[in-house]
Amino acid sequence: MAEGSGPPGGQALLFLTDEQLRTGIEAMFFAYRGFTADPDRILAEKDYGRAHHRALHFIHRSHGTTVNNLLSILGVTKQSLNRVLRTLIEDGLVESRVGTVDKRERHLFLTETGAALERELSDAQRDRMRAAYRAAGPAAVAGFRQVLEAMMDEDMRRHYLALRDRERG
Amino acid sequence: MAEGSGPPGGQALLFLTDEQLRTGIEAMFFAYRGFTADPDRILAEKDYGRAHHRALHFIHRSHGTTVNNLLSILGVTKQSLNRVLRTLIEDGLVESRVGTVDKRERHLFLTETGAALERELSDAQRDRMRAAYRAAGPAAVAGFRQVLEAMMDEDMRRHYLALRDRERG
DNA sequence: CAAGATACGTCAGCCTTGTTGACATTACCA
DNA sequence: TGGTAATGTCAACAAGGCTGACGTATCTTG
Repeated sequence: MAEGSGPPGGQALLFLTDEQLRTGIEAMFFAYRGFTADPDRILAEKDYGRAHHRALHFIHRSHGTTVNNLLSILGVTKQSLNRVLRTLIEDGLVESRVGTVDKRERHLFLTETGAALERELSDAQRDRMRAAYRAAGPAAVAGFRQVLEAMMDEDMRRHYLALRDRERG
Repeated sequence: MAEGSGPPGGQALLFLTDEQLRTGIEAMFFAYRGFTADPDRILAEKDYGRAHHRALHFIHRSHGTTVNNLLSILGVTKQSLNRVLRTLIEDGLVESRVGTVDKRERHLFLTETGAALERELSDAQRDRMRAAYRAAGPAAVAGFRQVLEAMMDEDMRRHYLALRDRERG
């Protein structure tokens, strides 16, 4: 599949060789470590983990989301999420309000302290992201997002697009 | 930092707004799930985990690498790597040969069975990667890699570039 | 050559975060 | 009113990180 009697397209499809794909895989691996490194350092100091960060992020992003919706965004079991959510609520970072239209539902909100931690974490993560974006330039950023979007599972893409389309920019 | 009395550059730096950066963060999160989903399914059947996949991948990529080098690529402790490596060796997927020039070192190689599993895993992962690359096109792929490279920690980038520059394509 | 450093393996224990299975409560809905 | 849905919780388990400590070869250097 790689060299030699190449596929129709030849030079034009060079970015699809196994070598190129493998390098892309490694880029994802190494970049993801960088992506999580800064928030991880902050979280470690405060005895929280990456799971707490994810919950804070998406609750911030969707004020008043329900537990079920959060579960489906995060793609974990409710037992797993609950463990994290419980500590966040106990520690006063997240507030859970009974639904008004459907009282079985709980709507999740960040408290002031929760919002402060979320901001600290996402500031750190955005700083790196901003540096990377700036270094690569707008055209590269557009490509970056196109490839990532194409890489998602269908379900995740639905969630992603719903969030993405809130962008005002 | 976002709208209003914008920074110098205005429209030209729109891709650096907090909203855009946040969406990039979410893209990384959702895409990484897709990125690992296919190999994870295969691994689950065979009672291996993502950690085994990573070891197989990098041993394949650098035949005869030493344990120390692998440690520094993976960025985990030797105890953590050893647990994984031990099972791979016991199961006959990896071979560990005493170094010839420095007998303290162990050089790691995939056996035929190890190479077969590595191929199965990376085929699955590459299939998704290929589909994403094809959907996005060569320009997007170039941008994708630029941003990821800029996102890495310095140490990881060194490892990445060393591997990347083996590309023959 | 002796002493220290290096490469590796391993034991033990701990943590986070994922899983399954089971069960209870409350609330909606047909 | 009975079934289903949304949530919370208990228990047990596994993967894969971590630290700390120790042992054994094997280099390397004074």
